[in-house]
Amino acid sequence: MVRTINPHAEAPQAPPRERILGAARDLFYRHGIRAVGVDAIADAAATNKMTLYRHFGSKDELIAAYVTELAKEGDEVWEGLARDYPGDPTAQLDGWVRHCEKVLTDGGERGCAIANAAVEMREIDHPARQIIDDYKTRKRNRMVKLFSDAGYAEPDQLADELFLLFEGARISLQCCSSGPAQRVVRMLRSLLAEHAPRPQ
Amino acid sequence: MVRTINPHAEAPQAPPRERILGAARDLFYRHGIRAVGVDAIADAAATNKMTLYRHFGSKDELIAAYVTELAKEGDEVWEGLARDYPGDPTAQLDGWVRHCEKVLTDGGERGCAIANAAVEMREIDHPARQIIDDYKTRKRNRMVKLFSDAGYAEPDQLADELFLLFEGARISLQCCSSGPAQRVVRMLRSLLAEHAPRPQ
DNA sequence: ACTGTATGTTACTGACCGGTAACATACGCT
DNA sequence: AGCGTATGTTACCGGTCAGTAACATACAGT
Repeated sequence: MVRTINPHAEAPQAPPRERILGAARDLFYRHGIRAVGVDAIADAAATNKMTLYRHFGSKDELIAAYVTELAKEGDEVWEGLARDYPGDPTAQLDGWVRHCEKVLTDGGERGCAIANAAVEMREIDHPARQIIDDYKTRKRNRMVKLFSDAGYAEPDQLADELFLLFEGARISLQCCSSGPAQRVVRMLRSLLAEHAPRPQ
Repeated sequence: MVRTINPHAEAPQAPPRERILGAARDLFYRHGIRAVGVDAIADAAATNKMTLYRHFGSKDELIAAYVTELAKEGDEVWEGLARDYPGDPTAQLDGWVRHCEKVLTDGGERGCAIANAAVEMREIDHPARQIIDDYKTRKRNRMVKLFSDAGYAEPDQLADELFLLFEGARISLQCCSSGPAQRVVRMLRSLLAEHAPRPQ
């Protein structure tokens, strides 16, 4: 059936909640969470402040939803790897390195949105903090399990090293103008080879 | 001569400008730059908003002074190394690794203040941005020169790697609750050994 | 004592921002 | 047609915040 909603309007297409979250995501990432007001988000979403507050009870709730979405996408990367290479942790590991490579090269030039959010939302009782912390530990556990499944010794130490290296690189890239992204990928691969489970 | 200023007051001792910068430094680092108002800074400095605005024309100027101070202290680390071990780049390099170790272990648990400032002050025309960018490139140049002087091959690549590793670790530490600080130092040393100028 | 300078105090402005109320409109469904 | 629901519109409240004005105080040097 033909779409009968707003046949003359050019904007909406997607329901307002998605548009608001999309606008928030864009503005939060580009200008920072604290630097963006709810009016600006409503405007960018081609809607208004009232509908924004009907979907999200407060700006803090919107921030939490924003961070939740980011974390969900991060989780989906890992679930996608497990889906694409079931029972093959080595292939999953390789896929993860390739994913890191992609993020580091053509990822946004403003660093990791989740890490940025963690820097901006310092209040320990802010709803976003718990989401961020949970995501980080989930990610670490996934890495440890992956290394463990792939037969690496001391998987938790390796996870810490690679976590710091990749996560840190994303942050530093926004200050350090040169392009050491490829270098980080080489370091990741080198670290993995160094601790390879079955020395050739 | 005896101090005749405010014999009954317990607070001042230091001139107000220093107190203001000190308070700003503490509050900016703990709660974030955008989250702290000028009144709070004046209060914490045991002074008032007027004298704050007499010393710093605006909050942005105060932020710039704050970042300038951070950058100056960062520079002093390198100048101290050059002063303590003149003409001995290898000793300087060792001193720098020890400095990294100290920062990573008992440094603040909120990451690098300069990197946090870079995340919060996204506007390209903000006075703090230029200061931050200049500092980062200065630091990178110092690292490249140090590796070059110490005889390492490909000093710029090595500088990128260590820069990302150390800088990234500081950031990630505030999310990743476990203590992989020691691990990062081991990685630094391992990377340096790997590219050692004179293989044993 | 006189004067200039740095600081403290109070009160204020104007803008912005998060959040809400009240009403109007458009649409889907039966 | 009639109704409920989701959305749009306007106007507003209250608080916070950056920044300023005007005046009062304290001190240093002479």
